[in-house]
Amino acid sequence: MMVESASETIRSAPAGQNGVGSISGQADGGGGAGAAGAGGGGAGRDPAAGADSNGEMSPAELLHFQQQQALQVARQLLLQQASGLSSPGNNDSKQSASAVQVPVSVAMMSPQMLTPQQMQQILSPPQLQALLQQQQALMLQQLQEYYKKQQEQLHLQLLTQQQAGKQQPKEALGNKQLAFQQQLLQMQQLQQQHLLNLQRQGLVSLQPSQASGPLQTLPQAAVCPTDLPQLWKGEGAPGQPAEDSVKQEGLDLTGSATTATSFAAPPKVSPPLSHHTLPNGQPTVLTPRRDSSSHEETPGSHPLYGHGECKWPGCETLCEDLGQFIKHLNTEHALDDRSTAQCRVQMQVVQQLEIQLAKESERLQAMMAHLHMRPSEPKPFSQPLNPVPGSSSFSKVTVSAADSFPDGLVHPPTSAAAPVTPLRPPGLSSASLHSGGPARRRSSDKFCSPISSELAQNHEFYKNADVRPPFTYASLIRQAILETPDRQLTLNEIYNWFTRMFAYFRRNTATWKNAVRHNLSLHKCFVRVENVKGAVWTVDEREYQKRRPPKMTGSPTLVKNMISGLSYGALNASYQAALAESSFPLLNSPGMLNPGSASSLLPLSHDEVGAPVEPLPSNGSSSPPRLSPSQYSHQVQVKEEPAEAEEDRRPGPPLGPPNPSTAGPPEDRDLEEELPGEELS
DNA sequence: GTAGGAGTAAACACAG
DNA sequence: CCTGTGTTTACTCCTA
Repeated sequence: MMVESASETIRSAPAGQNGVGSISGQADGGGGAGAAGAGGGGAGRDPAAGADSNGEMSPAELLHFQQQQALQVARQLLLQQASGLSSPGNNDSKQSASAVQVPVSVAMMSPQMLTPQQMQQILSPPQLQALLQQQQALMLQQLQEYYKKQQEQLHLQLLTQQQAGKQQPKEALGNKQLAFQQQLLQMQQLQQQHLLNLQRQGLVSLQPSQASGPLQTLPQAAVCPTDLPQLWKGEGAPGQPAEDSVKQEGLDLTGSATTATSFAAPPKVSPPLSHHTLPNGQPTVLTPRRDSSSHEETPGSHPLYGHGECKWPGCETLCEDLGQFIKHLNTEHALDDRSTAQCRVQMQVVQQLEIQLAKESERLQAMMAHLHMRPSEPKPFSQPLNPVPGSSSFSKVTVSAADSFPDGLVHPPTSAAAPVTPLRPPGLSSASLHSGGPARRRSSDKFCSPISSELAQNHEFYKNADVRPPFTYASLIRQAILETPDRQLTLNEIYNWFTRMFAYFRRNTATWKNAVRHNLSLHKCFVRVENVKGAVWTVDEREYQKRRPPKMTGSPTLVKNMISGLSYGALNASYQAALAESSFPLLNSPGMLNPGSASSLLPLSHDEVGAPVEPLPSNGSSSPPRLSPSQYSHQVQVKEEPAEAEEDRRPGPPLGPPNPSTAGPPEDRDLEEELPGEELS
């Protein structure tokens, strides 16, 4: 809930308003969040206060309080599992949730308050990855600190209780001890599971050598998803009857602790866990003398602290010094609903990005293979990545905490061994990645048809990933309309198409719907036609094609950079040119299927044949002397002919009666099946 | 530096 | 009155 409200505030700051907008948005978000944090945070993370006020609270209250905390954490875990661990494939069920959350985190995860798209587009994959890792690591750190806090609290309470118990009937003491022990165990379990979840999602790579500080106290790499059941089974899951837990845990705290320990690490290996035992027999396995700061190898700095302000996503609180910042961190960013949600959201973001990266990597591989190229730098691209978000594959793409954490600096993968896999998103072909601004510089426009191929290719991706499609509203609207048999849609149908096709458009409805309407009204290419069923919108291809000659978007410089990043030398001039011009999508997309391409040039007979036919001429004209449009189109089309021919025809009958026979783009099938109106908003 | 495309926000009108 | 639909204007950002 809290998350949503927070997201709402941030959402109100449109992605487009990079400067003022996002800032104010952030401020709002921060403010709101801050307020929420202050209010809810008090309840959420005030365990410390709870501990402090030990003397004032009755044991029962304390217990209740602790239980609530445990429940809260458990709830978060469940939520996380439900939303974070589900594969993209079944995202639909949680789209509303993720759609709402992701953007928030994305927005927050950028230190510079960049919008998600900006982040994606501005940062190079390695940077992006590194940044993500850093963010994740930080979040993790927070969580871990919180866990430790709670554990210590529990210990404290136990101690307190024991002391108090000296003057109490033994029976009562025993019960209370039991309760606390249960709590303790629960906390341990929750902590472990939580981290397990994180690990499963590739957020944490619990490599012994990398696990620093808090991580060491957590289940070592030995923990695998399959351990989960055991954990719950063998250690009295929260859901189990208390008796069971009690039975299992008994009064033997050490035993319990051992259980936890053994769970945490392979019996034999028994890493250097600080498995202390308090005088009272309390295990402290999970409370390794507050070395939470062990991350901070550089005293005076903190990954979340920079330029005098808190870098926590969405928070820009000014802190004079590190001490103040730490204080702020502990008070404002403890593990509460919000922080947890942010973390969870972050995971999803990471997941999506990883999927994207993986896919794009494959694409690149294929491209290079096709061109008989060989990555000059075998590192990132040569790493076969399983795009399938399957938990297993994902956990492989884990974040090397050590890589991005220790010094709080981002360490772009520099060696082939780098666990990071800076790859590119699939749907976000470079165009979207590099094209500046959040929503600006859509590639589609230049390649109106590629949009369909892009969509066809990454249909699933866009459908599930909360990533803004790299297409302009106009091109999207056009696409939506053209995809229908009769080439006409009501406004609401257009809306539905948007929400159906893009997870991104399942949120912020007011904004993008307004934009859609705005575009419909603004562009002459969209014609409103009174129809039986009311007003419908159609596309005037001529007008559409007439629009300003597509400029060379896709951020040439970035494209260039990317190219240079590869085995540039291997690229021949024309290929480079093509790359630079097309900004990728064309190359690997099933087709440059553009109205301007060969086939379309003939029958289409656009009056603009020589004019800025979106895809083609644009390419040729906007770029240096290289392939003539025809050459280019031909070259690229050669193998894509079929797909292209299919789509090329679309623009053909401009405004004319729909031609269902030809209007059968790949996506159509898929789309038609879908029930319109699953709109979430 | 400027022009134009694009995205966003907002105000307004109108119809159901 | 509310909501959805359309239109329009203003502003900002970005690229050529």
